[in-house]
Amino acid sequence: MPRKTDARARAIATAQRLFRIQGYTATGLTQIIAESGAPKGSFYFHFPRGKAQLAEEAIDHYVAARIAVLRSISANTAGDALNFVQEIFRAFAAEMVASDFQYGCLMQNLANELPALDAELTKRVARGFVDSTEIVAEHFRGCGFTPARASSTAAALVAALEGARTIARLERTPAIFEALAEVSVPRLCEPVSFPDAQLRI
Amino acid sequence: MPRKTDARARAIATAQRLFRIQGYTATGLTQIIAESGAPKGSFYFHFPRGKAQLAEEAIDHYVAARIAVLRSISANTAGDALNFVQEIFRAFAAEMVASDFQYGCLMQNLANELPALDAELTKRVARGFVDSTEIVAEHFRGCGFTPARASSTAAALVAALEGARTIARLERTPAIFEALAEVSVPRLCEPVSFPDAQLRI
DNA sequence: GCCATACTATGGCGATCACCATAGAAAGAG
DNA sequence: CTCTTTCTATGGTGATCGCCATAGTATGGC
Repeated sequence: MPRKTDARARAIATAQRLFRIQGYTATGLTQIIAESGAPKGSFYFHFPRGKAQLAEEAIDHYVAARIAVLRSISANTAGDALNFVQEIFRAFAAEMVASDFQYGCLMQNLANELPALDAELTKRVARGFVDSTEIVAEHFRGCGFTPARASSTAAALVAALEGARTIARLERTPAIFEALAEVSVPRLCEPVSFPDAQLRI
Repeated sequence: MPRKTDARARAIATAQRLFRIQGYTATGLTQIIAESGAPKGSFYFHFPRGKAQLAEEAIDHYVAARIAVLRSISANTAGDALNFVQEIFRAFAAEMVASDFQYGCLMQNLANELPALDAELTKRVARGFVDSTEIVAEHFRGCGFTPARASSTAAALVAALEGARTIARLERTPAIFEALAEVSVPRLCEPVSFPDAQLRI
């Protein structure tokens, strides 16, 4: 028998949004149910394992969307590491501006809250990072990087992106993304021509 | 009349520790009071404004300690941007290993939880980032960087550090710090000699 | 001794937490 | 029609949340 309502999907979407804005612990099921417009009584029908199951599915959705974005940027900048990195910075910055810096990264929020709370969910978040980092590494390999160098560059980029989201959210400006691009991009991909080389030690 | 007990200081220290491990919302006053060994009834004597005041003082302590560490590393690597950055990575990684990756960064945890909860505390965390970034920028200026370049490099470094802590905590290994150093350090400070230049596009 | 201050103890406030038991409505399948 | 499955509604569980009122003890200055 097919589904009759979209209450389930709306609950997941609302959970994802609230977890990004407020965090996991600060978001009550009551609020999720109320804001999703879903009927109150049927929550444990759709999610028998409760809040943890809801978080699981929110993570899966978020990771899938993130990977899709990275794949899309990778496809549009094939073989071009510089452009790839720049486009990623631009996309992440644009998303934060669009939400007026209200949204954090779901994976980062959960990564900070879950280790002391739920080992299973924590592992799921960790897998999400590994998977999305792999997309980035794959692109770098396609640019001629050695596998080892592609992996470490990808890991560094992902870490910098997460940190940048924290800072940008606090300062309510995408300046940190520009600073990151400024600092990392020319050095990442161009072996010569340092305009300010005379300033170095 | 002078203080007679250290209940106040112990409450702040315990709050800082628990906020780093579990986050702000997930940490109840009950737990802080219990684990600090402080008497339960006198909490609102020491902190009339409640949990928010406790968080304020935890932030201040944390920021002060962080700035002290950065200043110390800066003094030990004066004029040397490469060594400065390497030592920072090393110090942050070592701290995480020492705590068996249980502790997150207090400022990052609060930065993700507080914007939707307490604007005043959020501003305080933001100020903490600005202040500690300024220490890093100052060091880079002392290495001959232009002020603009010193600032953006410092901002990028701080962002990368925060992101690295998230990743390292999830993966329970300091590998991400090594990846970051590998990727950023040689390019940050050396205008010539790229051992793998032939791999670039 | 006296009293103000520093601090502790107890208990409970209303609200919210995640969770669930029970019952029933709605609708396609046979 | 009946039966099964999908979904909703209501109401409440015990626990914990941050907060606070009240009362009491301890210890310094004078």
